[in-house]
Amino acid sequence: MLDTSGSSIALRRLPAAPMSEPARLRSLARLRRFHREQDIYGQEERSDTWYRVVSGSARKYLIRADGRRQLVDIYLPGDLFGFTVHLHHRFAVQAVADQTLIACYPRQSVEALAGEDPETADEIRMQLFQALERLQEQLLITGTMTALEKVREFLIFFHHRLSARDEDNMALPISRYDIADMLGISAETVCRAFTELRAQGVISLKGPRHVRIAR
Amino acid sequence: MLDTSGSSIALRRLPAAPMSEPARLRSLARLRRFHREQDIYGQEERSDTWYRVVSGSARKYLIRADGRRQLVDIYLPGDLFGFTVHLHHRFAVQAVADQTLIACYPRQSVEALAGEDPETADEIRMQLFQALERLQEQLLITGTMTALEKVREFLIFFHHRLSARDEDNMALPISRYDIADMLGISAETVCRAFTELRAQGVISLKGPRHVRIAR
DNA sequence: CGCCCAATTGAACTGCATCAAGATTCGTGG
DNA sequence: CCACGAATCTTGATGCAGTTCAATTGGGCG
Repeated sequence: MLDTSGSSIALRRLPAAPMSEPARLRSLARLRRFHREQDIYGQEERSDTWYRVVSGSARKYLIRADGRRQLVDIYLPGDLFGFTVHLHHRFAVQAVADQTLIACYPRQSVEALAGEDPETADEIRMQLFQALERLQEQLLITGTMTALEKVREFLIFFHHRLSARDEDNMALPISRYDIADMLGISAETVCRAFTELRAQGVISLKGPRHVRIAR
Repeated sequence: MLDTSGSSIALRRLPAAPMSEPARLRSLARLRRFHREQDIYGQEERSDTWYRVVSGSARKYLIRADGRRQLVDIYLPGDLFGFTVHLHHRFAVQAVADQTLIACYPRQSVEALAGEDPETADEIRMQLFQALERLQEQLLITGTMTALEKVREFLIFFHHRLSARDEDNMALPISRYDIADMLGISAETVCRAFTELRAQGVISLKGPRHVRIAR
């Protein structure tokens, strides 16, 4: 059972649609607006809230003792986040840009609702499954051997997430540094990979944040 | 909010105990025995079953077009697995050694049960949270810059998973190759890292699969 | 006891991190 | 609207860490 898409990852369509939020779940939400780099929750903060990106994007990260930053996930509109088995968080999540809109749900209430409303329970389970698959995909990308491959696969994957059925254009909400901290390579290497991919005709750039992926 | 444990990851105790399986959930299980390297489910196989490791361990992996194998998770006793949002799996899971015991649950029945039995719903949500945290931890480890760090943190993490309260000894169920395919580095580099860590006094070895971690 | 796979070590080459210096882009205010 | 400044992005040069190929050792199991 081999993967058949060259050395690249075979991505698969996500199920049907982004699935509209159950009304009873939505009624628990409190909307909050965040500015660029503002923490939605911090490392070690108490975990009594769940969140959903309404618009904008957010990065899940951790700062190590040596000062290095590592990203483990990026949340896009529709994504539910803030789960833990522990009382406190291990990572922080912060808004990437200004005007980021986040829906906040009291954890207790949502879990209670999930217990009696199958629609809500389904939605949460689905979101958990998607988070699992996203992390596995990320692990696959990061586990690749060369930097060029990491960047190429990251771009394909991220493009896939951003545009469910779209053109090959992508407006990257994140920086080269974000990508670097996500893939465990240096920002310079990310740059060189972009340059090389452009030279190979795999991508083309109209400005650093506007990537077109060649079919 | 800095991480305070040197350059290493601060691990946190998992909640209480491995949590005993709800009786109603257990009644849905069918036990199956697998031998070394036998697939529990394959890449692209239909996903209509959930599984739990009863004894032994299992690797979740994918073979790429170039023949390289990548691991994204290792399941230990108590771990529930086999979730997907899709109809078909993307990875395969296989038993690591002979005599691996796996409990198999019809997905439909479990999801139905979760809808009416809060205990089961809790157990599943908890397992999903744990899987998420495991993958994030793995991403953190793999995202590290040097091979020595990757191996050291992997060993600490894996030891933590294997012995909830145990001594510093660990019987590694997996090979150097497994670790390599998990971390995205070559098996030779894993070996050299073991040698170096032993030289540094971070670990000691009584046979290749018996690691003692120095406090 | 011997075979085979796992683990280890060595040597040469290469890709990436790092340090350093420019070049763009974008936001901000004049 | 344009000019400025500060990030962000890009490119260059150098040294080292990790891959690869190759050979040897060691352990576990029949």
